[in-house]
Amino acid sequence: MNFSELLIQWYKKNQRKLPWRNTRNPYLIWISEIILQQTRVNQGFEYYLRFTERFPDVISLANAKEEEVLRLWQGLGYYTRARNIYHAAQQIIHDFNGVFPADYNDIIKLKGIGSYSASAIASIAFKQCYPVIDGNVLRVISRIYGISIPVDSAKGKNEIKAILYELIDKQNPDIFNQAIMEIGALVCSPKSPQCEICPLQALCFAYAEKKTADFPIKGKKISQRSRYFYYLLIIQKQGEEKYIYLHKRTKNDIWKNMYDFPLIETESEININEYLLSEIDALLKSYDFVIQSVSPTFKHQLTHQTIYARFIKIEISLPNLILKDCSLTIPGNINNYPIPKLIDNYLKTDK
DNA sequence: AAGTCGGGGTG
DNA sequence: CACCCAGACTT
Repeated sequence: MNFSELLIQWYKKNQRKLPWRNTRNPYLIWISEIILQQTRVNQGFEYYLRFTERFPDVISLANAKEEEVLRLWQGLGYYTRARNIYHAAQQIIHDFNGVFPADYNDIIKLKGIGSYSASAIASIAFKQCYPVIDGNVLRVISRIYGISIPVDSAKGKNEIKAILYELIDKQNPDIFNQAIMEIGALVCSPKSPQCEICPLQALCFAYAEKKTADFPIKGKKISQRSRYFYYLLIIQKQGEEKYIYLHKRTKNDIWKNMYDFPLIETESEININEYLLSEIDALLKSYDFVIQSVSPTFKHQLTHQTIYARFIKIEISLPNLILKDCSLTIPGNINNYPIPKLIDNYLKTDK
């Protein structure tokens, strides 16, 4: 048997049962592919079920509000995906008469769909012959063929794409694509791959040379930075009712279009009693305020930045403060808004 | 080509 | 802790 036959035979016996594998509906396959971008199957599983239950088709998604889509996405990360998926639903309505496009060259026009997702949808939903290249595939092919160019370079990807066009089962590109990703996830793992049970062992350069740990070769290095967030929980009492200022993040930064609190950010840790007091004083325009409490530091780790956040409760007496992109709400209402994990974590400790 | 965008699992 | 996950978009 050749590469493709060995792979597909293994897949038919060992594949996981996953909800998006029971359908050829391009809409459902699309949603699964976006959710799974840079996201493990286990993490995305429940999100897929919830999302497709609330939005079973393009129309229901297109008729929603972006904020509801973001709320369904809350906790999953990379929220650009949720905004793009919403935008793409409008594209399907307006540019494709509400029908999900059936060709790679149209599919890739949709916002948030790049070469990987277009190949996945075109092959799985429409049996078009486009090989997928994701992190799993890069690892599997680079090990088997001993690819010496960094796989995160254009050259490395093109070399792997050329190999895949030779390997892919042209009658069953859908099965081939899912199989090569599945074996990357279940057998050819980043650390200590299970070469003993791998059906492609006899074909594998890295296994023969005992160099599985040396592949894939990567060039890019991850940069890291620290950010210091001082959140102001500005509480305003009106009779018996308490209100709090909620802030919508509108800039091109993390958590765009999600909600947090008025924020003072610095590049290094600061003394709350000095610098911060003057900042708060300026922000509140010298009106009377009382600092009630200051939380301990919440460390929030992202892929490329570390956030150190503290939450400062402030009570003010004056009504109707004007703060940019802010609105007043009752604290119990915050959970109706899409909020980042950091805010969610804090609110859990505050109750 | 490099930088940016989250959160969580894994060793 | 470092690495990486069914990547895409912007600069």
